[in-house]
Amino acid sequence: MDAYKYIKEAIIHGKYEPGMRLGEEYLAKELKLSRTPIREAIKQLESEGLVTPLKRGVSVRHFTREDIQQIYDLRTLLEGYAASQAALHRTDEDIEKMKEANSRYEEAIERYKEADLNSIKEIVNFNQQFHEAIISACNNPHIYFHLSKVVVVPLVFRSFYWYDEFELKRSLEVHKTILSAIQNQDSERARVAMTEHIYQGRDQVLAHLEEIKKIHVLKEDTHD
Amino acid sequence: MDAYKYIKEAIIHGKYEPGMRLGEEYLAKELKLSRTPIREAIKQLESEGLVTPLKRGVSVRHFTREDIQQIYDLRTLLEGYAASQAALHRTDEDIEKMKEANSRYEEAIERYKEADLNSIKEIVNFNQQFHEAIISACNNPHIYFHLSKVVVVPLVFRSFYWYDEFELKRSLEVHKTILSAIQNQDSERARVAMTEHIYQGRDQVLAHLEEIKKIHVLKEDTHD
DNA sequence: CATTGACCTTTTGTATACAAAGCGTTAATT
DNA sequence: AATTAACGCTTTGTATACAAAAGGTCAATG
Repeated sequence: MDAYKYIKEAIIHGKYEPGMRLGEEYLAKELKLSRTPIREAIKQLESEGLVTPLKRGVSVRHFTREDIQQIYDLRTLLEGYAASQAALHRTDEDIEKMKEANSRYEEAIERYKEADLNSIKEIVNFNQQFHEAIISACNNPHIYFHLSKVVVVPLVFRSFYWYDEFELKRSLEVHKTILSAIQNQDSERARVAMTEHIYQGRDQVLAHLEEIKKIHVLKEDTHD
Repeated sequence: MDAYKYIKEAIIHGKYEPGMRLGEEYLAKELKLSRTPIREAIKQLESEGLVTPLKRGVSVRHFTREDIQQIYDLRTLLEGYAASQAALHRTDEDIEKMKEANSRYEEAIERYKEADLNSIKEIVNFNQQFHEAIISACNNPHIYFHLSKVVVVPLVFRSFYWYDEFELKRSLEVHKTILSAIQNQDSERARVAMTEHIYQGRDQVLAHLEEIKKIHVLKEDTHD
């Protein structure tokens, strides 16, 4: 399997946790490859900022609260712009793709309400699909290029798993707002709605981080 | 020497021209290294978009007029934001660095007027230094991370070499406007002035591209 | 007891060797 | 003469071997 993809997925899915050292030998054994392709994969991940160089080798990057704030600021900027451009350039097929992603998203939320915990993965997927449809509609590969590196970070926290039904439904409503703004070629509205949408996402992730911190503090307390 | 840096510089300085195939063996001989470190460098350049994959190997990426438009749009977005944040967060040292870069910039322009063609390199440098001072003042490493990859592209065209005295002086004036907006913590003004500054840069590059195109057409005409 | 230095081990960096996949050229057949 | 099949050459992909640097351990010394 492709070493780059494998390691990236492993980081996103939390198999390799933040701070964990990624030894070449170890990864080579894990992927049944020699160190050469492993090293190339690591170099790529390093230039994307997913792993951070140590004195020797690299470790999975740890993102602080401040990182999250700044990365989401970046994302509002880029994705807000993408939405505004999508409103100007969208084709009928683009709209179709967005509607499709949104319906699937809605269906997955319904299944989630029926206690189908597996549907969370689909929710994440269809959410991504909706956002990608917008980015692709704005017809600017460079925006896509940078956004794809920005978007990965919050995934590391898997905060979607903490969403409750209300939050998911609100998110769906905002999607619909964004979609209709894009359909009506109302670029400023699309930009603002998208920006707000992403800020809401940021709030969720930050709240999630607070929760985790509290749990850690509790654990620390029981240590002595 | 570090293979990544070397190849990147060579691309920026035009030693390796757009479209040129970068064979591993060739680069290895050029840098007196084995193929292994060369391959790693290429992987990095690829993930930054400076080289583009072929069926076999890579070639120096060719940027179209559309690419330039989109990349500059991205840059206005990011660097405009950086300027606005710099206005909010700047320290006195930040302001000092900007003033310093600007004075040097002005001096270099003076030397350029006196027909010192070598000063162009310094002009490019001090211009970059000013922009970097702003990005660093906004205290957001992620912005810096992405901007550093965006900024490289226009350098490939070396359009600074085509600037005349008037354009350089106008650029200097805008720098001063941006600087004073940041000093006065007028974030919106800083953003707008920076955005306009970069749009002007874009116009120069695009005009430069037109010139090149004309010359090419003339050359083609003389071929038969 | 702490600190430093020498040695040993582990891990990364580079080179080389070998495997596999593209590409071009040539020759054969229709 | 054109098309295709096969061969060989070039170039990339992977593995392994070797060099160098970083880290850790243990003993000696203040």
